[in-house]
Amino acid sequence: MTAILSWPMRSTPMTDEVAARAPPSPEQARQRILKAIRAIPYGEVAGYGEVAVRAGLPGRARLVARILAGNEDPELPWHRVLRADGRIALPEGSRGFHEQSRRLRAEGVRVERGRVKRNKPGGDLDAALWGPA
DNA sequence: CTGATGACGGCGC
DNA sequence: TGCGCCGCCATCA
Repeated sequence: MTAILSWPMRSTPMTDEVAARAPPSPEQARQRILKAIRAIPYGEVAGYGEVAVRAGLPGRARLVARILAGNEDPELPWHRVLRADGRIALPEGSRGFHEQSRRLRAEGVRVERGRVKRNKPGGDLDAALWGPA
């Protein structure tokens, strides 16, 4: 029998390699970001870009913001996420702005005029930006 | 497809 | 520090 030799798609052994470097699906990216945020220790903070990197999504700071904007989970420590300069990203005076300030202060973080201050001036940035890499 | 928008970031002054 | 400008990414009108 003349079998059809031209196999449709040979399952190349590099199939999983491809999948490995393929960009994460939106849902995957979302989960990774949430995980990264949940990994921020109590009383410490991290920048949006910082979180993105830790989630394996360098350059996606705005995606992190997007996720947070639609977050519903009250357990998520979203308040520990700040802009790179240490300032609260939410518009000053807004509900979220005050909420975030309140939550941070409740964890012993010093917040002044929407900006997080290091607990130990002079010393290495305590919580300015949470631990490297 | 083009332009606007936004819980961003880096740089320069 | 404060500001403005521009780059980036994902959505949406």
